[in-house]
Amino acid sequence: MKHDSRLSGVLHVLLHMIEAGKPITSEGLAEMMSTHPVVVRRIMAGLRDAGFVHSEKGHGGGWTVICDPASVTLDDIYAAIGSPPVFALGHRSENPACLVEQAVNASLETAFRDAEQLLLERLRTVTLAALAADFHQRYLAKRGTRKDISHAV
Amino acid sequence: MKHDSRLSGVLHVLLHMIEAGKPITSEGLAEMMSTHPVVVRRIMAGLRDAGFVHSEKGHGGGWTVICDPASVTLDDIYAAIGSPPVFALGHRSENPACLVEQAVNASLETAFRDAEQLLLERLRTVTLAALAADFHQRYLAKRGTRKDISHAV
DNA sequence: TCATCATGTAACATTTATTGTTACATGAAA
DNA sequence: TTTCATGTAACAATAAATGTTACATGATGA
Repeated sequence: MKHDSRLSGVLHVLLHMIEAGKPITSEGLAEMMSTHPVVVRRIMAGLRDAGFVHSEKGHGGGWTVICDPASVTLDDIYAAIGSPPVFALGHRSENPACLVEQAVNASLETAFRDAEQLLLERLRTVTLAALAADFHQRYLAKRGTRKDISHAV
Repeated sequence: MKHDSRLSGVLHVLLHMIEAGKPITSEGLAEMMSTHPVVVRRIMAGLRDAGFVHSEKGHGGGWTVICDPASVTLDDIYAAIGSPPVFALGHRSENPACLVEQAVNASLETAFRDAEQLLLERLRTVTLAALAADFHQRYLAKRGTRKDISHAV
């Protein structure tokens, strides 16, 4: 399987949208993510359905953030894109009749379930606003070496 | 990407090998894993290099466990198969120049690193012997409904 | 009204990793 | 010396994310 970078990518453009304060087109977001506009629409559709962003057609249209960044966590975004599988490792078969495989699966499932719970807990502790604040800190630390907050590839 | 079931699969056959107490051929192990003998050899090669199993050619040959199940943990087996990627989720680019992406990556990396550490900790607490014991418990609980410990698909 | 911009979505192609298969060499046992 | 079994390279099949094309829909502006 390929690496799933949807969460990383969508968080990236969400912050840019927050900074921009005005609609950005799928094409603009796609450029930031180094991807295709249709891919952007595909992912953003989930955020729109969840009520986090709004899309407008026609001239001056595009995507805008319509949620409060301080009350939306990374876990919310993860859920909005459809809660894709966290792990690349998994079982061969569910509900095996083989008792040996049952023992193996039970043990692995416990470990993976705990790890996933911890991950989601961590995601729940980070809001979009916190990410934005982190960005601003990095920006200030770079003051003088950059002229604006535009996207650098 | 496809699901990686190597860890699950190899643990499964390792327990069968412990129970068997005599060499099992790649073909026999492949049947238990519902896969191809070459796939078995490919995975077992790592365990052989790590010194956990031994392979013998010719008549009566096959694979045998040559380690102490009580002193080998699931984490050891995970390492022996090459420590494949744990997560299906990841970044789009490492070392991005974009400060926004840096902020996003930093936050996600913390969460994923912690989750992975917890997972490996859990794997370190389970030995092959513990898995075998778990299997025996399940076997006793089923006493009367099964005649042997043979592999059931 | 109508040309243009932008999203919405289906359908299909590409990519990347695991998994499956074939082929052939090597070595051990009967 | 035949048969069994591993060792490994090379290639095919598969699955899931990602990339692309095509076309419909709706909004804006002249």
